[in-house]
Amino acid sequence: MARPREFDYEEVVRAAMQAFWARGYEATSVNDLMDATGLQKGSLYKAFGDKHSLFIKALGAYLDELSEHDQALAAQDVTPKEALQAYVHGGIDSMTGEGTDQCGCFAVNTVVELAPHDPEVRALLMKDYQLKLDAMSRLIKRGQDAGDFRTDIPARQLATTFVTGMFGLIISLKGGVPADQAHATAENLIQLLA
Amino acid sequence: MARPREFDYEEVVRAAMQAFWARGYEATSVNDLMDATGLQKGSLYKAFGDKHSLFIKALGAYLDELSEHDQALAAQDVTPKEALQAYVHGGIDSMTGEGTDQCGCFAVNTVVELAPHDPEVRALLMKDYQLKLDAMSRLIKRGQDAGDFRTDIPARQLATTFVTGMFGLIISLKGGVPADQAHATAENLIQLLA
DNA sequence: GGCATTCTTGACCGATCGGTAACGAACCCC
DNA sequence: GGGGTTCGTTACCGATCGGTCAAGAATGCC
Repeated sequence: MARPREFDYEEVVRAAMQAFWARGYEATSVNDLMDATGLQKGSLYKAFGDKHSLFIKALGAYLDELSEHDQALAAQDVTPKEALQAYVHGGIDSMTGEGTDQCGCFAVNTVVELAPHDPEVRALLMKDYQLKLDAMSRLIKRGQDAGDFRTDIPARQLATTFVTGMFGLIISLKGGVPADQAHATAENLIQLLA
Repeated sequence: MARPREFDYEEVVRAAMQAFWARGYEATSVNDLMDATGLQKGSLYKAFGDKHSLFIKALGAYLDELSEHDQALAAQDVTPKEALQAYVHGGIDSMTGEGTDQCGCFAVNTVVELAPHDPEVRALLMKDYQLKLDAMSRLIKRGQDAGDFRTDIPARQLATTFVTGMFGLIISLKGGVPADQAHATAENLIQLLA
């Protein structure tokens, strides 16, 4: 009963996500978002309200993908240790491939830029963090049961430490540490779980 | 033979550092810097050239302090393991104390916000990273010699992994992880070196 | 006490910021 | 096919951005 929108909502959210991911919240202007999405200013504001709301949508979409990826950790047909290796090395590869341009992890970037001063963002990130920890704990517990990982430290604590290490890897890559060193550190992190 | 400046240069750099530290580069306006330093706009630009140069000065001052702190690691009259514990737990305390307001680590913040697109900043950070790795490697090597740390992994690799873990801790704290959990993870990280 | 020099102050600059509103276009329903 | 409603376009808004500049104030030298 009214004019239909001419763009794909999810597609625009993904385009905005890429823009925020590459440059951060403050450094991404509404003009940048217009370029990235192909939408005019009015359409953006009509569809999303304001810049911050669009950012929340973009971050949410990213975290959903991330969470989906984390949940898939348990469903793999390999040993927990192999799953962990594939997970972390794959993550490093995805951050150092051609054209990724040191974007790092959108969630980690946002933790640094916005989490301290933005409760809504912090809540989203914290929830994802807990989910990630849950998934990782389950995986490591399985690894312990299989005899691949040490059992003198509780699975959840091992998971926390391991996830913390991954955060550090992400920061290191962003700072310019070469991919091969990151892979070595990742392997070392896994080794410390054994 | 000319009018002397009325402010303490280093003091102003430190004030600017606090401002950039708390809010980041983009989000700190020149007006914020005027408030933080007490200087008028003209004086700031006369003394430092532009915002970016002032940032570089502020970051340099921070990294110098950081590096000094790292070098002091070796000079302590305690075992390497104890030194490491004091270092990391003290670091966590300094980030979670009253009034620190989730500022985190200025260097890590800057890695995320500027390193990918600012070669000058990246070079400063990378140099500090190497120095930190050197200091940590020496300490861990001593710990290996003393029998406190495992020797199946080279000291420098242990140091890299440990420093990576500390980066992750910094991110976690910034994201809102409670201090006691950070302390537990820190202790766990040290335990993994043994 | 001039004079040269540097510092401080505050007004000012164009550009860009995020955000709004008016208007024509496109659609469905009746 | 007219009417109601939403969408897309674009001109425009005040505020703020980083940065400049001219004029006055404070100094050491002569």
